Amino acid sequence: MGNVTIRILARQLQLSAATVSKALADSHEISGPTKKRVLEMAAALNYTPNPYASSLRRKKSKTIAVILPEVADSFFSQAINGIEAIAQDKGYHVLVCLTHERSQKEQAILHEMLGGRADGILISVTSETSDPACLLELQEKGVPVVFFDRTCDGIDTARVVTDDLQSSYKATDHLIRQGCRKIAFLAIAEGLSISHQRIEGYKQALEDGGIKFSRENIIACTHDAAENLRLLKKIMSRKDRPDGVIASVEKLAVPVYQVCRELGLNIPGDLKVIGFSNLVTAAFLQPALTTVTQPAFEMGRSAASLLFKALGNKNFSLSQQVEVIPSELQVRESTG
Amino acid sequence: MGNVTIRILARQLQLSAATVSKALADSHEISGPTKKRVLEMAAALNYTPNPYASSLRRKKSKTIAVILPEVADSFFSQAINGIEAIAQDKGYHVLVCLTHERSQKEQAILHEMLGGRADGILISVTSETSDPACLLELQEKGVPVVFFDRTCDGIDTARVVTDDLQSSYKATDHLIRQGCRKIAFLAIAEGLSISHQRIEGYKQALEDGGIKFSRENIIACTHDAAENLRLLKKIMSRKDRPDGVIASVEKLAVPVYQVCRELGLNIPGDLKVIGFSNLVTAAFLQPALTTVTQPAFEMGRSAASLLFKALGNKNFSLSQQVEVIPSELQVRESTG
DNA sequence: CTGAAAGCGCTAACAA
DNA sequence: TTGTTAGCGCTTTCAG
Repeated sequence: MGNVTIRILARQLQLSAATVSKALADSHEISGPTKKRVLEMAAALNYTPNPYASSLRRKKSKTIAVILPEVADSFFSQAINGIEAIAQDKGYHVLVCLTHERSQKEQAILHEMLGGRADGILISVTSETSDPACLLELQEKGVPVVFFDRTCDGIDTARVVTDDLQSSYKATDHLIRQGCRKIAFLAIAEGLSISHQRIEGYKQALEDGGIKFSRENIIACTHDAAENLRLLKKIMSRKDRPDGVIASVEKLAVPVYQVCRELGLNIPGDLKVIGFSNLVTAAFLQPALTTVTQPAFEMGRSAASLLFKALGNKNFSLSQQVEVIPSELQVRESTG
Repeated sequence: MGNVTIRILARQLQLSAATVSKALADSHEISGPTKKRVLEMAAALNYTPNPYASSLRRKKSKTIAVILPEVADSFFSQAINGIEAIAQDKGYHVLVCLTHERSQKEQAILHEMLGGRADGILISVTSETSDPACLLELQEKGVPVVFFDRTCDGIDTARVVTDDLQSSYKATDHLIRQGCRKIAFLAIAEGLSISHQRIEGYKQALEDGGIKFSRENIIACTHDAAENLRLLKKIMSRKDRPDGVIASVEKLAVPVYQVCRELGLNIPGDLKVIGFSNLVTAAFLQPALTTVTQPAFEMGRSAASLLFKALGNKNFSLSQQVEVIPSELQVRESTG
């Protein structure tokens, strides 16, 4: 690790460590000339502060943790980009922690955070329903927590989400208007708030469209891609297969195309498809995919901004803060 | 930040801080019963160690930094997944730092790393040619550096790359066999090693195919997407426009489709397209995109593994280590 | 405006 | 097997 310390600088300059420290922090207590000398020497010796010494002393890490299920699809990638942009701007670092959709892993990570590794937390929870105990603890310790996209009940803090219910309603409604009568809804873990909201929107649209809701049209997918393919294949092979499908998270959209291709089903002829998705390629798919496009980058930015407001101002309360960033229904050929 | 310290534990247990520390580390110096007592008390008080105190003392951070241009496309996303998987396994944390393709930002980040924020570095350099001075410094300070995908000359350390030259050769050769005579090569900054290699493969294939290389067929793209679109549009509007195109990085592939659609050009009729890409959607594009598929996840894993070998064993030398993970040419309709 | 001293929480010698 | 002591590098009173 680093070796040019503040003490070494001080010795070279015939100053005290305290003075050097203050000069480097551009404190008003230090005279212009001294600051200049210090800065020059620091540059000359290629001094770089030890961030951990500073963190230990000040009890803040200048780091935020982003806790995510995974970073394989466009949604989270774009979100990370948004988050990092803001963090960099604020002089913060971003620790990316992946839970791989395991709440146990999530617990472990959060518990670790109790040690003070990060000053604030951005989290999109696991699809295995998550008990907010650890998050509450963090909150009590003064570590602000902001949810984005996938939230978790039982804790009062800021959330940045899309209009899940409405966009799901719009998607379902669109399919109904296009003539679908039997619409499958591909969901991940139902315990999840976004699932809940999206399913609710789906139900309401069905009701308003005069179609009876049937439990078996909610397809519970997992995070095992191969498993999902099998499941989809089974459903699409049935005689009374759906005539419309909503993939409620990004990674469930492409498998639908895959299965249709394998089974020789035509989209949109045999099956109309809508995906919640940020795929830049959506418009170029065969056929072009109708999507509910989530503003991933914006959500990341927005969540990070809220977090930094809390970090910058102890009086700023994240309580009850809910930012709803609207998704957009982009109609394309797959529902034509 | 955390508050239950080792001292508090010690006091509760009527032990010394040192003993508690050792017990928590499962040291052989400590008796079974004592360990048990300590562990129980730690659990009871919900103790979490302060990582920064530990880092400061031990001079290691248990953190690696992943320095990337951005994390918007599938390649880097998948790579991060691979890296994180390994890191988590080793009990390390992953700091993700984005350079936004700016070498200046990259310099700043690397310079900061000199302070010891991370024990090791995984980097995919900026497309603005990068001077390895900072990396050399880090290396001298004992911070191992591993390149993945985009490397940088002038420093002897491990690299994990794909067979850029060969895969580019194969791609070009494929286009020639499909009848292309005027093949555009969409490149990002030529200074970049991967560009260089890929261009070289392109050149060799042209030569072997009896086609004269022409400088103007190398299209220097930027990281400004809008700019790239304009550029492509201009080129594809010309009377003597190319009959084949190779998008040498992922994000240049979709724009080609976009421009062709706008200009009413048919792929593959008017233009055959190959992209270096990991898009899961490649096979479902209209038309399905012929790709050079890079093993992004594998590359991430592999680079991380090398880094941890170096981290785990001071005698393990990264010098000259080059791991070439082959890409695969997947022929689809866009070159039919 | 500058410096001395204390200490953040943890760990590693070294003693006992 | 356990405890004492010192100190990682930095920042922050408080005194000069």
